[in-house]
Amino acid sequence: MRTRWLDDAELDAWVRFIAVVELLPGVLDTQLRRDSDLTHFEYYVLAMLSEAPDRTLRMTHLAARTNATLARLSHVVSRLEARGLVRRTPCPEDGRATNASLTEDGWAAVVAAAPGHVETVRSHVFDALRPEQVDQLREIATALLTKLDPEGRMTTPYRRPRAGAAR
Amino acid sequence: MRTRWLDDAELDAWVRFIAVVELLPGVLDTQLRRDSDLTHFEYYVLAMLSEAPDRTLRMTHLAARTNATLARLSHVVSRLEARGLVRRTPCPEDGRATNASLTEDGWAAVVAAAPGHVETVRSHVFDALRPEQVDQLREIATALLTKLDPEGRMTTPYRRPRAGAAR
DNA sequence: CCTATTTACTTGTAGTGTCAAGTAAATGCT
DNA sequence: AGCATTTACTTGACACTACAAGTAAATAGG
Repeated sequence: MRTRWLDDAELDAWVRFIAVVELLPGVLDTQLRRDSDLTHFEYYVLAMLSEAPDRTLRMTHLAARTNATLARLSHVVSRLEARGLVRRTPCPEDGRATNASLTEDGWAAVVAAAPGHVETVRSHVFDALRPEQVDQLREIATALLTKLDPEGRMTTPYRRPRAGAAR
Repeated sequence: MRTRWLDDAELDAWVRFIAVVELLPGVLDTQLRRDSDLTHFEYYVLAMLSEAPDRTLRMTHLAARTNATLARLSHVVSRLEARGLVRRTPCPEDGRATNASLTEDGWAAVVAAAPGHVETVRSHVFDALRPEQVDQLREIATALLTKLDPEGRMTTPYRRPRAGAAR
C-alpha cells in the first residue's frame, strides 16, 4: 500500500505541534520541581486524588485519569507514599485492587502547588490563545483522543473540583 | 497577586490537551520501536539530518531543530554513532563545534522507517481532523511556541525535503 | 596581547519511565 | 466444585533524560 505522505499544510502543522509536545512537559516540570519539588505527573496524580470522593481512587482508575500505565503509576505512588503524600490501602470490595488516598500532607502539597502551576499554564498556554482558539483546541484534542485513547479511558465527563488539576 | 484560575472552557481544553501530550509520544515511540528499532526522538534526529545540506548539521543547530538540549542530543548522537547511523566530525570553521552527519546506513534507516511512521501520524492525528482543524492546529501551535520557545530556536521557515520528518 | 567570559559541546550521576515477568485474587467455563 | 483465564496490581532490570560539572576553543575587554 502506497504511503499517504503529508501535504505542506499538514507537515507544517505537524512540525510545530511536535515541538509543542516536546517543549511543554519540560516547562511544566521545571516550574513545579523548582517551586514545589514535584514533577508534573506527580502533581497531576495528587490533583486527581484531591478531586475524588474521599480523596481516594483505585490504582486502575487513577491510572486512567492520569493517562498512565499501571506500572508507571505504581512506581510514582510508591515514591509519593515514601514522602507521606499518599497512602495505599487494600480495597475491601476487591482483594486484587489497591486504593490510593491523599494524606493531609498530600492535600497541603497540592493546595500549595496549584497557584504557581496554574499561573504557568495560563502564561505559557492560555495567554497565547484567543477564546475561540481555546474551543478549537478542545475540539482538536477531543478528536485526537478518539484515536490515541480509543477506549476513552480518561474521557470521563468533567466535574468541577474544589481544588486540583488547574481549578 | 491573586491566582487567575482557569474557567470551565479552559479547564476542559487543558485536561484533554494534557492527555494528548501524554499519550502521543507513547504511540509514536511504540510504532517506531517495534518496526524500526528507533525512538521517535532518534527518528527525528535522523530525519532532520536527512533534510540538511550534505546531510550534516552542527550539534547546536540539530538540537534547535529537534527541540532538545545539547546534553540530550549528545547522548543520543553517541548511541546513533555506535550503531553506525550517524558520524561525528570536528567542525573546520569552529574548533569548539561538532558536525553530525548521516551515514549511508542512517539514510537507509530513515527511508525505511518513514512510511510506517507517516502512516501512524496520519492514522492517529490527521485522519481525525478536518482540513480547517489542521490550520487551526498550526496556528495554535505557532502561538504556543512564542511562549514555550521565545527564542524561536526551532521556528526555522520550513523547506520541503526529499525525505524526512514526515515527508 | 593577555585575561575574563561566553559558547559549544561532553560526560557522569541520579531520577524516571518502560518492558517483562511475577503474584494473587476474581471471574468464567464445564 | 475445579481449572483456566483475566484482572489488578507490584517489582526488577534496563533505557533514557535532566542536571551539574568539566573541557576546550572562540570572543570581548582593557
